Amino acid sequence: MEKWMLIDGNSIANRAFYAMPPLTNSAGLHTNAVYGFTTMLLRLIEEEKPTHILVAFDAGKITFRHEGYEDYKGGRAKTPPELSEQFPVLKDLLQAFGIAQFELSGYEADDIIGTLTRMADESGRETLVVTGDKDMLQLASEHVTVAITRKGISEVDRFTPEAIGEKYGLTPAQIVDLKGLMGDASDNIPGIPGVGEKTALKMLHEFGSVEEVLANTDKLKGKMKEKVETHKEDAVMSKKLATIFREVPLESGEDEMAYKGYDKSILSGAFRKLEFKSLLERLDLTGEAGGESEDGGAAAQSAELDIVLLTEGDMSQLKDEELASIESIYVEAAGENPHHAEVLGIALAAEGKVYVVPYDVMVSEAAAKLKGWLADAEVNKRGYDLHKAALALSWKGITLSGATFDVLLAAYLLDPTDSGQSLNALALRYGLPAVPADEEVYGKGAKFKVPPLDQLALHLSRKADSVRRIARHQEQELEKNGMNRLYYELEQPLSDVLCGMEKQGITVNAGELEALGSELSTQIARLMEAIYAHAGDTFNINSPKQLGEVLFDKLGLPVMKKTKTGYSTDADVLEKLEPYHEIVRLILDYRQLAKLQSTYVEGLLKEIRKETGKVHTYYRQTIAATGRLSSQFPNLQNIPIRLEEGRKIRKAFVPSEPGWYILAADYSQIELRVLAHISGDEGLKEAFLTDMDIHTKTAMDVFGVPADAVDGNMRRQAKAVNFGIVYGISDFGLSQNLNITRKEAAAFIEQYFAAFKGVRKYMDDIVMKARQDGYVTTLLERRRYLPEIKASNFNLRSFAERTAMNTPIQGTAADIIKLAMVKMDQTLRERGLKSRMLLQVHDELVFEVPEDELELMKTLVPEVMESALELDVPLKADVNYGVNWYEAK
DNA sequence: CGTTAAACG
DNA sequence: GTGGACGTTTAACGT
Repeated sequence: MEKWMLIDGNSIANRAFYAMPPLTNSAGLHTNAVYGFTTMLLRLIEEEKPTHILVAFDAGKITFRHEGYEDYKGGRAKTPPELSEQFPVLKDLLQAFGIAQFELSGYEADDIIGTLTRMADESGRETLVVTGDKDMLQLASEHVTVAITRKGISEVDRFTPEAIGEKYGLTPAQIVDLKGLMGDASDNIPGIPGVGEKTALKMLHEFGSVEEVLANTDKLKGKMKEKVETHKEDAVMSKKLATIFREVPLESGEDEMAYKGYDKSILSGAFRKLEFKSLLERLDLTGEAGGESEDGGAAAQSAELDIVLLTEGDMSQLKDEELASIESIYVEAAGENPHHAEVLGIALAAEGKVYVVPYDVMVSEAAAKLKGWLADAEVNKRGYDLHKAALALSWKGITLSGATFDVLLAAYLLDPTDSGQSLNALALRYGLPAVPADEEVYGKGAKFKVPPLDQLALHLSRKADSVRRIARHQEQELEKNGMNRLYYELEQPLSDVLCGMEKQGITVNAGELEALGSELSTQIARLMEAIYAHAGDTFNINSPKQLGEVLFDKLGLPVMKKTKTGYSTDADVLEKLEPYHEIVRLILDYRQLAKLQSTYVEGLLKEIRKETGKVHTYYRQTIAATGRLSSQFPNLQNIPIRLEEGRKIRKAFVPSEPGWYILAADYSQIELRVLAHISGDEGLKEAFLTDMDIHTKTAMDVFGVPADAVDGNMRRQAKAVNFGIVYGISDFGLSQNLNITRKEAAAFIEQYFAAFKGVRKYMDDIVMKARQDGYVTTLLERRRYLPEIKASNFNLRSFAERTAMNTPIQGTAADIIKLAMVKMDQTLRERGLKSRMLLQVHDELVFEVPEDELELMKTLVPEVMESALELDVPLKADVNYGVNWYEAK
């Protein structure tokens, strides 16, 4: 049997655009709408198995509706260029799929679809209409089902006439009456002002149609009667505008719309161009050749590379002149964790010539000269991810110094949120030859295999050459963006400092952790037993799904919040449920202890190096959008501290030498001090200049009371307001945090802004600046782009606005502690101190210190931290020490 | 491999 | 009236 699927192309592309995060391929082409459209299309084809498919588009020009009403669609915001550039791409892709598309000048997509559904009704063929536009519900009939996208585009609601009756109490034909009364802001259909969905439905249930409502205005009362009578004509016209024209002269025949499936090779070519990797895999197209040879360019280019693969025997070929001509290097360190990475080899690129040294040769006697060159800090080196390279090499006994330019680090500064930071993505961005993906050369996961030497050499050569060419572009871009100091004086030197800290590692006392672990095991077992007793059965407490069934289905506790897959059982919800049932407290305790056991006892034990008893984290300098560091393998930036049970984990972090101490120094209120500086707010500045307790000060101003009238609860609320301010405040967020109503939260915020007028001005100004420039910056000119600040989607736009407020604050704080780290490293060196900097936790630095340096370090560390950058308010760092990290409080 | 929850600043 | 706090990583579950 035939089954037709008619898709409203413009509507779905629009929905997809606003539902998907911004996505670009490495050529900078936006692809999110196309991607969203495609995933939806694939799902629908699979689910519906249509015999015919048509995608209808609006034909850009004026539609005949303008003849009646000048403003039709006039109120709609212009299509953003990021979306319009995707329409041609989408149309090409549909062609690759073998799917028919129509557009007809003078008509919109819904007119075309309306006409085809009329024909479907006449011939009785089953049809599914897919759109994001509720207007189209008017087309539903015995044979025609209308699918409306929900929650972005991830799901659709299917509407038959029965479903429409259930939901609205209307027939499909009455949908136009509904629009006639309530209007539609997005289509600039006026309707009757003040009449929304609720009122319109009420009137239609009573009278049946716009005409009948207008004929019976005497039965309405008060304001509503007045409004309806004065806007009679609007209602009639609105209804006309909302009515889909179903007599479009269509010439194309049914054959064109028949869907016969796609050609694998054509589609894989199209997906490759768009870099839809996940879709290639999903459709199992990875093995397909692709419509056009996109490898051709790279192959042609690499043919021009003169590759010299060096063996032990001919390492002597590497003369001083050759080394002096090297412009870039590429070190292949395989594996995610550089502390355990395999080094496959190194490529050294000069203009037009690349030397490749496989790992075996690198570690041989014959490579002494090369190793000397790599270790020479006076020799400037450009590379890709030299931080990882240097760390991986250091474990192999090879020193890499003299890094002066790293294209990964530069790419991060140029756009910290860009996801495409592979060498290939960077190469394509600057119009350079493509670099094949590592996955293609080595395979992935268990299938990882080092290819024959000549293939390896080619791959490393391409990379090294690519680095050389990318660097030239980036050097100019950094200069243009005013980021030279940020790059050359902060981030690049910091990279070395981080390597040192990572290689040094921190000692973790395994015995201490194991003792803690067995205590936890006992308590967890006890809790499990008690939980099962209350539940009347055993189940997996770690499964939110099973837990939800027990709490809400079996025990009948009230549902407070839902996730997209079921009941929410997070701590927030459980805390509200605590009064209802004893089991809830037990689950909260279980969760807490289970986290400690799995992540911090077992997880940390696995990371301890047997030989040294140390853990070596890997700080990543190119991940966080704000400029912060992140920490991995293990993450040492989230070791428990807030609750005593967890805080005990810190007892296991000890100095690596007997008699030494752990010393920790943290910035006090660095983010609010930064805010005081960049907003210039006089009250906030004054508070820090006189070293007041900032939360008490905030409470005084927000509640309008003197210092001695501020109680604990007021200070707690003020503290939450301060957090909110830093995060880019919203009344909803604050209300959630404080468990108060939105109104109350809004009142707090208003009070805050009335007291700190400079802060309000900063918040307004920075959002405006972001809209103008498209990005925000920190004090050191770190940049973050916020394209969504102009989105018409409320969610996306609001998020961007909060980010605009938060990033300069969080980012400047990150700048400051990074400055302190570089200075601290330098100071320790210059003074010949034995103390070592081990960890950074966003606003805290952790050291291990010999007894005889303790007194000095107690003053030196805060001094360096406080003088890292001069602001209009003082920076303050508190210092503590002890025999382990727990005691350094 | 995506979702949920929990740990940190 | 919408639907949300900012930035991360790890572990476990279940499709």
